[in-house]
Amino acid sequence: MATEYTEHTESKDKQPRTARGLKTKRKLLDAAALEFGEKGFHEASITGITQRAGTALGSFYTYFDSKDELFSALVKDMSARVKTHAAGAMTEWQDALEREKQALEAFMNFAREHKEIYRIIDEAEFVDPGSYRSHYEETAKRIYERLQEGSAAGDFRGGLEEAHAWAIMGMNVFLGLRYGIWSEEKSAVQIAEIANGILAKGIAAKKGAD
Amino acid sequence: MATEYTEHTESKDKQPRTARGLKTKRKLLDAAALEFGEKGFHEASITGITQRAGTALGSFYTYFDSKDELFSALVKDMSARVKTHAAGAMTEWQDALEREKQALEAFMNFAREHKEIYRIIDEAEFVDPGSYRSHYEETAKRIYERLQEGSAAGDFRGGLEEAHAWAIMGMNVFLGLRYGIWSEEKSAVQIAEIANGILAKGIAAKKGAD
DNA sequence: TTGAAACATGAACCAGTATTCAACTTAGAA
DNA sequence: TTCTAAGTTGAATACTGGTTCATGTTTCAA
Repeated sequence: MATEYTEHTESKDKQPRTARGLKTKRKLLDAAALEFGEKGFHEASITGITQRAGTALGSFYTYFDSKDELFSALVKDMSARVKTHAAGAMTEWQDALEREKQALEAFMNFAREHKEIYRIIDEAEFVDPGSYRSHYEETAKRIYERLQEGSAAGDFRGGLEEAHAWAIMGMNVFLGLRYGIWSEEKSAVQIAEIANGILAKGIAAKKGAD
Repeated sequence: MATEYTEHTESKDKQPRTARGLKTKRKLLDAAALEFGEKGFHEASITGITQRAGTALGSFYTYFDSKDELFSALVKDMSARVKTHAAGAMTEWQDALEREKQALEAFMNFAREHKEIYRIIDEAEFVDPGSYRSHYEETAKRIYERLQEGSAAGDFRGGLEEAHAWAIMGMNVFLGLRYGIWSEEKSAVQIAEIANGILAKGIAAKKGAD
């Protein structure tokens, strides 16, 4: 339940110094993720967050400077969590194409289990554009690296650029939204296979030549 | 400059009844598109809109019931404009694959010329979720129809589902964001070709067999 | 020309809510 | 046990910005 949140760049003097403080801060963070995920940034209120967390209104400001700062912290944290989860989901691989399938499947499942995360990251486009951009730029970079590895391994054709990574990321994100968040009418595997089918003959090196 | 806005479902008694009124309303709509596009829904203010439009604050409420209603109207309008533009961009075609390339190229160019449109539609996810969803569902449906036509024409393979349309749409949207809105380091054609390369061997029917 | 409907104006109002703060409680080291 | 720093509390504050409205101006049909 209580999730792990890594510290980022909050003002130094707000760190809890006690087990009790740490616990309270964590409660606030978890409550905030729920509140923001459910209502969006502007509909969400500090009152709502502290109520969910079961703390007093004032306690919020013991650990955070402002609503915005909290949101930023949350975005960076969720971005990191997505990254970590994705990384863990595909340690072993022999075929680069297969690896992409696994990546999407893992992403779909993660999205379904943490719908609030995607809402928060998406809203960052307006509340904290810098973090939003970083999130997708870094994600694209990771995909791009996989593409290069795949090329080197002979699984993907050459000439793949950053734009290919963005295209794949876009595919994944929209499939995640449509079939992960909005409805679950298809299984994660089904969706991953469809997307993989698109990649299969477009990105995979031609069977015989080259 | 002054753009065309179609009426939708505003409260009936707010329609301008005069040339003067119509002009004022149009000024407000154009100003609002700018203001929302630049600052986002919540940072945008009615004052800001009326100032840009060069009208008095009160005039806003002569034509709109609220900030939300205006935003909704705007989203529906921009959604319609994207649709119209896209439709007009690919009347003639012989190869379905080629048609997709043209569609993306047109989309990229349109995005570059109307950056505010995409910001507004994106923010609708939080301000007016219904419109947001409709926008993408309808867009996906249109793509899906093109896929079916393409299959029928023998340009695309069979077995293409709605999910394929969503994947393509995701690709296009993210490429539009990255290479249309955020930077223009690559030409629309280049991007369209990259995306089309992905589709080419994944969606196109195999050259010899089948 | 004229009068009523349409339109324009912006100061005033008001609600919601982020943030502050001074008084109070708890933790845990010495 | 004691004392101080850390943490808690929620009423009061402050402020933003959407919305109203009473008054003044323009339009245009008759």
